[in-house]
Amino acid sequence: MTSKETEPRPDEAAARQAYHHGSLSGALVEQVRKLIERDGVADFSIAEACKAIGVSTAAPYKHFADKHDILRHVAQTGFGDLTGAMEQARDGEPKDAVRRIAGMGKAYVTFATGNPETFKLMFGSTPDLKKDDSTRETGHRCFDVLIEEVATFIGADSSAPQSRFQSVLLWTFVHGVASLLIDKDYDAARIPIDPSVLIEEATGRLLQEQR
Amino acid sequence: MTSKETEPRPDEAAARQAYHHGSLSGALVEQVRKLIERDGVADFSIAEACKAIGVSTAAPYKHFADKHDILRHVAQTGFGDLTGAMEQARDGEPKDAVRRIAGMGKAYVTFATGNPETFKLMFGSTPDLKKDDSTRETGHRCFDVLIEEVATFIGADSSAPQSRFQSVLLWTFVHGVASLLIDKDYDAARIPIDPSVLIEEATGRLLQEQR
DNA sequence: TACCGATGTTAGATATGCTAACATATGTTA
DNA sequence: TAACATATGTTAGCATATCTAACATCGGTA
Repeated sequence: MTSKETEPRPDEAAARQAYHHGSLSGALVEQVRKLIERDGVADFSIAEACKAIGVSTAAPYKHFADKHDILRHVAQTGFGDLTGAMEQARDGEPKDAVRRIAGMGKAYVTFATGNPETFKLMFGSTPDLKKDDSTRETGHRCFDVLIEEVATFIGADSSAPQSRFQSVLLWTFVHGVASLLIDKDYDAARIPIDPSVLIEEATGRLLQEQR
Repeated sequence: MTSKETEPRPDEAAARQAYHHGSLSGALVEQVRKLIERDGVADFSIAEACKAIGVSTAAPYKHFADKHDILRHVAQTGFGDLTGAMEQARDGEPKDAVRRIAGMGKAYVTFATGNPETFKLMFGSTPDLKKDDSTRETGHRCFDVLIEEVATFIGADSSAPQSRFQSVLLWTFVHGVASLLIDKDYDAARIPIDPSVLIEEATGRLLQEQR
């Protein structure tokens, strides 16, 4: 019990790691997210995540109900990261609403290409993460960041249907860019794709009302 | 050559089923597609597909290399169906190019909502179906159907970058609609979503050149 | 007819999700 | 300090999955 072969850290931490991990649930979610990015949601295994962390394959079930429950927590951390990235992008742009909106779109796509499998997990429907209230609310908050900016642009209230419809148009396009990019489907177009150009062009056209 | 090995008559099929299934590879792809729609790509098992068809769990490996190989064939049949649906929708509209384009977009979304898991498999990146040349080409052909119509609308050649860029804008939006619909993500908007309205509105705005 | 390749079968190796029973560490309370 | 309760680990094991190996059978062809 005096030996600590893992790391010459504070004695208490090392002593805890002799038997208790200390913060397994957080470490597991983090490790699973890494494995998902490497193997995809369909092919990763929590057994391998356990091996990497150094606990038995039964340990996770003291913290999570099942595999889907772990994925649910991975998705939730993802939504937190995405919302943060969008807010940061918005605040980094000048006070021009159109540029702010386009900037948030780019941040959305950057997150998607940087965390493709997590992104697909977050917005996918299997396993059904939407049943979890807190996960769903975290997702809604993400959309609200866009609505606010759109509302100030068209001079309407955030809760006005007009604001929401306009936001849906923009979100839909940006989500399409993200999806087709991370799945490498733009190959079919056989022209080089610059996401920024795409977003700026579409933002300009979609914010125009036709009649 | 006079015989019909593709589809044996009922009595012949029954006789063959004593030992040989007759057309296991086709039946397996069909059954797997059903199970994928029920359970999702991540959770289905080919073992269950075997049970439903009535063969041992080892039988598929006389026809396919592995699980991913089966999924590759499922995706290919999906691309065939999608291309057919788009062509049919195009031919069902009057000769107005804008309406034809919007019609193809609606067919795209209808296919997605009708075969959500197959759709996700087709456009997803895990397992990597794009490495298979014939599957990739089948996907490209699907995009070409759109390009042709867009090219006639803007009066350019199908191979012109302008035609392709314009098509990418439209495809991106429609793909976004399909993805967000089948994953039930429009809940975040908290307004009722009519895909047709979305597509018609966006098609109109995106086909407009701004400057 | 006799062979041979295509297409099945059974048995089994390995991996995974998850449960049950048990062990250890930590914190509270007498 | 001693003892208990709870949280969090462990090992053992069950059920099921993918895929391989060795063997069996069918159907076509020399």
